[in-house]
Amino acid sequence: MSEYTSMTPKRERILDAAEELFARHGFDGVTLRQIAKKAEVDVALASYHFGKKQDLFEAAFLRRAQTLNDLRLQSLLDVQKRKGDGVTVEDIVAAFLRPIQQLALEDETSWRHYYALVAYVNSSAVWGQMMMHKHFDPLVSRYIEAFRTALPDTPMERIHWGYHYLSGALTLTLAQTGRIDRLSEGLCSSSDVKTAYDLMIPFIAAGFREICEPG
Amino acid sequence: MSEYTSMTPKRERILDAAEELFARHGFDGVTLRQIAKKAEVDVALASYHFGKKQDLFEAAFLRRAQTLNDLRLQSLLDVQKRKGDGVTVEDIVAAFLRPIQQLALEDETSWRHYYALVAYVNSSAVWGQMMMHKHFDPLVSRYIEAFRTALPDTPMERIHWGYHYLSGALTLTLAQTGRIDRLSEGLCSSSDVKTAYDLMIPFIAAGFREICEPG
DNA sequence: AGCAAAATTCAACACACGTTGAATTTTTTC
DNA sequence: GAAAAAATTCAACGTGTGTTGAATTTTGCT
Repeated sequence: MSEYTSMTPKRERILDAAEELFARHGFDGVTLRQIAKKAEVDVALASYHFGKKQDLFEAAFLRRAQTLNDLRLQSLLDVQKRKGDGVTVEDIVAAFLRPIQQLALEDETSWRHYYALVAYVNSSAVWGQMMMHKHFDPLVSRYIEAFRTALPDTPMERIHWGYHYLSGALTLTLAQTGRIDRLSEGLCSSSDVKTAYDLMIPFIAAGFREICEPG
Repeated sequence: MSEYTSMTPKRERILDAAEELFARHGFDGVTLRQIAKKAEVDVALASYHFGKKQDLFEAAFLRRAQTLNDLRLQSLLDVQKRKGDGVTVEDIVAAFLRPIQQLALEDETSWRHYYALVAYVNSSAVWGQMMMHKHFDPLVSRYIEAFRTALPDTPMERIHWGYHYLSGALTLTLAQTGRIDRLSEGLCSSSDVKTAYDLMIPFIAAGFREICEPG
């Protein structure tokens, strides 16, 4: 029994396989032949559709980026329209994280593989950062703006560091490494998306308030 | 002008080069020949001293792990002796993070390379997690215990998730990817170790209190 | 000084890599 | 249904990989 139905076009199967394998083993840890094998496709087909290996990686990274960014922008705009000047820090953090949580809850596998890929890119120093900056930071800047509005008397530096801690907590959550499973001896699980984000929102919001609000 | 003095033994130079290159490009992104070149050493010497490539990676990872764990254990014992039953969440977070900060402040490069290596391992799902569990989780378990003592009425699950967010924020900080530099347009810097940890401690402590304390 | 052991280099192996151009099959177009 | 175009496979290339065994140099010991 194959992992892929014969109905999905091979081009898409290559992207699926690339997404999953790149996410798990990184750019250099995956060979085009492994991807082709998982996609049940000849190895030359990846080059035919995507060109160089790096282009295939970027294609896999970009495929879902726009969808995710659109959802998160809409989420921010929604809460701003709904609450006007009364938007709280917790509202913003929730707007940032809820769409991610929701996609993972709706779709068991595809988005989770993609999340691990984003986590890999965000943790990698060299050209991964260029991709994050180019494709995610425009959205993030709007969230930074929102934080500034909600925390008017805070130096921008602190807001940026607050986002950095948020980004770190999120990245490790996206990676789903299974470490919390082992450390807690089964009490918690990386795949428990519900709890992971439900607790993360108040946790991060409180952190923001602590370092940003006077007193 | 070479990067290494002729006084340091070649075995150590290989570890230094491996530490830096593995940290920056991951296990598969680095070749033994690159390491040998950086260490100004023949490529066969790495195999002679360390065996397989994976053994070299583990040797680089283990070299500083014990030192770091010892410091952080002592740090915890110190504050527990000093404050007895009055140890706060913030005390524990500070005990966990201050030694890391201090090493980075004292030593500009070596420890920072190692930190990036730890960040890589902690973010990688496959065999990286086994190394974290084996070599760091024994220490982490003592910190989890300390948190439980300071937050007696909290379900253990929440303490584990709190540590997960702490670990994420720390990991991204250790990675020093430079993303905060670009996002803040130079206002903040990944290499600003002072600020990174000074703000992280109150941020994380407030998060813990938020999700762990009743009310 | 001389000898054994450790450290280091040299040379090479078998293999897997990404990529390409030609050949073949499938799909679309008219 | 023939012709054109796109998709896919086949076969192979040059290159770089980790690793090894033999040769050589350096170190340590008495």
